[in-house]
Order: sequence, then C-alpha cells, then structure tokens
Amino acid sequence: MSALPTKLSKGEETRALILEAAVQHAGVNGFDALTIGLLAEQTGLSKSGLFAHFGSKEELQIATLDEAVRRYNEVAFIPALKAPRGLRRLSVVFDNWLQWIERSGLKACPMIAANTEFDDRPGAMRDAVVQHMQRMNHEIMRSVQMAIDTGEFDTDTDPEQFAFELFGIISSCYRSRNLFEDTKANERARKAFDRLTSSSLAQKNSSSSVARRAIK
Amino acid sequence: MSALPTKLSKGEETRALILEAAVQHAGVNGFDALTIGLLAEQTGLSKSGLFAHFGSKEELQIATLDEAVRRYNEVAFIPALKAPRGLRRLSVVFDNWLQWIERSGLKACPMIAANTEFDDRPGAMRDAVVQHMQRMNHEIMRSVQMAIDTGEFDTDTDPEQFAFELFGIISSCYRSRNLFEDTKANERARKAFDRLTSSSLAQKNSSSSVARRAIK
DNA sequence: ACATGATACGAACGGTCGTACTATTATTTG
DNA sequence: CAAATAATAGTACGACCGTTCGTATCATGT
Repeated sequence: MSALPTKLSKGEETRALILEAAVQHAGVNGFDALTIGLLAEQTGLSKSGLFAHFGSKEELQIATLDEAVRRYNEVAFIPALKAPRGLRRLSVVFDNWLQWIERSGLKACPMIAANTEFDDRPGAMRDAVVQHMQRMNHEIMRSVQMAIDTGEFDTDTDPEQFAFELFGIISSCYRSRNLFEDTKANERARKAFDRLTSSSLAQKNSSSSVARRAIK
Repeated sequence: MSALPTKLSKGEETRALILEAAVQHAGVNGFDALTIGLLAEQTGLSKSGLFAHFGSKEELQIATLDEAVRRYNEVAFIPALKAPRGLRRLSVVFDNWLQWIERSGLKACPMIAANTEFDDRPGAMRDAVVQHMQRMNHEIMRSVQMAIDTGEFDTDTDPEQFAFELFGIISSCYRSRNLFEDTKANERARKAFDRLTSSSLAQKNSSSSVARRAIK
C-alpha cells in the first residue's frame, strides 16, 4: 500500500520524528512558535542535534509545512482520486478535506495556520505557503473542470470562483469547530457545499432537492 | 460626528498611540509578535514606560484586539446601520466588512489573525477572541433575521447557516487578496454573496439574475 | 504656586531565542 | 573489522524576551 518501502537511515528516521512533533505544534501554536529548544525537549534531542537537521529555523518551518502538505495529500487528496471524475470526486475531495485533521491525528491544521501567519510577511516561508496553496487551488479547479467536462456542471461554471467559495466553506468550518466549538460545523459545511454545487449544476431548472440527490 | 469629544488625558493619549501601532503590527505579524520592546521603539517610549500601561503582555494583546474590534464597529458596522433593515442593510454590512481594512488604513485584519492564532490555545486571549467573534456572529444573524422579517428572505432561511457561509466568503476574500494577490477577490466575494442571498430569497422560482437586481 | 498623583525612564533580572563552533559518539560502508 | 561518514551532544554567544523596581519628571487640580 505504501509508496516506497525504502528503509530509512537513522537521520531520516529522527528527522521524521522531529517533523511529527513539529507538525503537531505548528498547527496549534503556529510556525513562529516552532522553537528549536521546545522541539528538542519534546523529541529528546539536544538543541544543536536537532538544529543540525535543518540548518536554520526557516528551513525547519518550511520542512514542517512540506510535511503537513505531504500528509494532506497522503490521507485526503490522493485517496479521493479513486472516485470517478466529476461531481462524485469533487464531493469526496471536499469530504476528505474536512476530515483530514482528525484522520491524521492532528489537533489543528498547519496549513490554515501558515496561511494567515505569512500572508503578509515576505520571505521564503511565505513563498512556500503561496506555492502550496496555489497548487491546492489548482487541483480544486481541475476537479471542478472535470465536473464541467462530464456534463454535470453547467458550462458557464467558473472553476476559480468555485474554488474561491470552497476555500471559504473550509475556513468557516475550521473556525466554527475550533472557535465556536460548534458540533454541527461539518454538517453546515456539507450543506454549504451542496448549495454551492447545486447552483452550478447543468439544467438550471432543477430544484435544489434534486441537486442534493444527484450528489450522494 | 464623533461620539464623545472628551479631552484625553496624557495617559489615554499615549495609550491610544501605542494601540495604533499595536493594531497595525498585530494584523500583519500576529499577536504573539506584539513584543514590548519593538512597540516601545516604534512609539518612542521606553519598555518599562509602555509596559506600565498594560501590566502584562496578555493585557496588551487583549487591549489591542479590543481596539481593533472597536475600529471595525466604528468604520464598518455602525455606519451600515443607517441602511434600512433587511437585505439592503445586510448588503451594506457585507460591503463595509470587505472594505474596512483599507478604510481604516490597516494592512491586514487583526481579528482574522487572532482568529487562527488563538482558536486552539486556552487562555484569556482566546476567551476574548471567542467573545468578540460570537458577538459579530450574533449581529450577522440578527441582520439576516431582519431580512426574513421584511419578507425578502424565505422563512425557512437559517440565519446561523447564512452567517457561517458569510464568514467563509470573507475568509476566502482575505486569502485571495493577501496570499494569491488576486485583484478580483472583492469581485468574487461579491458574486458569492449574491449567490448566497439569491438562494435565500422568498419566491424560490426567481432566477439568480432577478436576485442580483433585487440587491443593488 | 504648590502639592500630589500620574506618567515615564533606566537599569537589571532570569530566561529563552537562534546560531556557531568543536568534540564525541553512532552508523554505514568497503 | 577498520575506516569513513553521518548524527548527535556540548558549550558558548549575543540578542531579545517579559517583568520588576526605584527614581525622576510631568501634568493636573486647588
């Protein structure tokens, strides 16, 4: 099932151990709070020993972000590609996206954290965030385009607008869950998704209830 | 025009000066990066002199958040109350919300920053964030309810669901503007808003173009 | 004009930060 | 198994952190 069963060297092994703790910590406390000393303490390494794996704090931050994205792709996006192209796959992409935090045992999403933390601060970290988010955005747009190609979505559907709104739903869901502690957040997100898709469906005269049935 | 033309004491004056710099800085770099030393340097005060105004860093953070919210209400929300209740006011609330950053001369929204920064970290600051955001959420819901009461929105419209999606649109707009540097972000947000409202309008058979005309 | 409280300063505290070095282990390789 | 290489520890550094304290200066009301 795994991609490459290559045996890890000692260095790669501890590096993975560090990034495990780093991804956890970055999600909750942000990437600035990703301090060498704390991370060293948590992993049982010395500060300098841990530091040697990255060479700078910035590299550590970028590596942590990369690892978070890698995990997202592993547990959420790539599995969704098994679903047939079109609305079906888009729906699975969305669902997996909503659930990937709990699935990967995280408490908060590092990508969301990185998003607001670096969106106004030039630097290598910001560049990395932008690149990752644009890639994600592009993948969403691709999925939407496929739903147009299958004829499920209207031909005048704007994939970029769709992705824009989809990101919004996800953001709001995270806020509702974490800040408002709303247990119905996922439900609301799903409802918003249904409304979004139903308004993009071909044959505009269909009612929203029909649209909802078409998805599940 | 101003609420209270009370003359400020010296202390209140410098406190306002500090919070001006603090709100700016918190929006861009976050509330953790709101360090005493840096802020003292920017305002021309000594560290201890500045510190005396708040008594602790946490109090400074909370005061900064309060100030940000106060400004938002001042330049965005309260002016929107001049619009007639219902869809009209809701639309203005939304527009003012989108534009309040530029209107108040900020580079980034401190509330959004506080949002993701403290949504997973218990403490007084998180409590303050939750309280403010819930208040905002409540106000949005009230505005939606008014649009129901005027008969513009369908009676089965869920104000909480509406607010949920509205927050999402705003979030996505900020991301598009700051991260993707999308100049059409506001336009996209407006389009999303129109779609959201049109799906809540009474007499469900109206087309979306009719709905769009109904707002502006 | 003076007393008094508010406001600000300067120095210092113990900590932690990121990073640079060197030395010492552990692991891999021939 | 030895040599070569990788991985980790140790120590130290200057900078900045939030906070405290004693003191000076200023603003304000009488």
